[in-house]
Amino acid sequence: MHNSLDQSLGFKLGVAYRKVSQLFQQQLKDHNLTPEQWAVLYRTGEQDGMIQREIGQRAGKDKPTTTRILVALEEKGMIRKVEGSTDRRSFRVYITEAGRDKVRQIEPIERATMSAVSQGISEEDYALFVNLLQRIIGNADKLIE
Amino acid sequence: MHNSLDQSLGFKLGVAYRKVSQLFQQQLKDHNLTPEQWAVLYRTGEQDGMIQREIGQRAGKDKPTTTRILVALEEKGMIRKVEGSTDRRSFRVYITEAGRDKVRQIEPIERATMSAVSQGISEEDYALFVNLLQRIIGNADKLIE
DNA sequence: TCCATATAGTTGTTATGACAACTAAATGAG
DNA sequence: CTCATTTAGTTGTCATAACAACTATATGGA
Repeated sequence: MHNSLDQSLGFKLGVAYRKVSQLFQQQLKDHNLTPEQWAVLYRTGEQDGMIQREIGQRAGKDKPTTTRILVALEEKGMIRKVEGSTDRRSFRVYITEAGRDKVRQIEPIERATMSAVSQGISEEDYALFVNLLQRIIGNADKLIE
Repeated sequence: MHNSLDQSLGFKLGVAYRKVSQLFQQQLKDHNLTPEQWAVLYRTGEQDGMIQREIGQRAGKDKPTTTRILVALEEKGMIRKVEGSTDRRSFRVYITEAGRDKVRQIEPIERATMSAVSQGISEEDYALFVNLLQRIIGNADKLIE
């Protein structure tokens, strides 16, 4: 049974995203963190003192979403904001020790989850898959707005 | 700059999904329909008289989401529900003529959008990509819950 | 210097999605 | 038949995301 929606990249991309995200969320159940909070926390820990805009860009989030996820992470004690000295519009964001601990705990869970959902896919195909995702992101980015 | 999140299937899958969905949503701006409503409307039109559960399964939506999207589509006059005769718990769902018109209008927009985001990707790689998405969906499905 | 414009971030609204709890109806084991 | 269980659907809550409108601050050109 072939029809355009069953073959559609857009449709399958959405289903795959939701399934993988849901599985990862279930693995994170006892960690009081969502997959999207994880992505932002991880990015915050990559480099000290980034401003929200930089973190949002790296994590693939827009401004409002970045604001709200950082608020959630701050309430959980995972990150802290420091007023910008040169630019008073922005904050420098730092991961806390609790945040670093959380990253250390979750990294192996994330790897295990992604490994599980890509069972039976060769290294080569996996690499191509990620590469194609990147190309699709690039194409879409040029067309948005 | 290589690190686990930049290479992560889960992370890139999410970014790609959001970009493609956002672009498609912008293309649908004048059609008073969201990408997810489109998916459900399309499925409803595939076969007359399905019950909500069947539509939800085909569209990759859970029960609450299916309920709410069908309510939205009904308010827009795109579908209608008919009380089940044999099973009084469920409804038979039918696409309306307005719904069919909408499907006809949007099909080419969807195809054009997916074609645009897959620019520069060979037929072969595209087919492999969709195949890998399907395998990931299958793997995740077995692990969820 | 002064003002138009751009940038950083926040807030509100709507849609989707995960989860849990719920109602009503159907089903199946004894 | 009767009752426990299952199934179809709804509702409520929270998190994420897109969009628009907003505040505050910075910047660049006349």
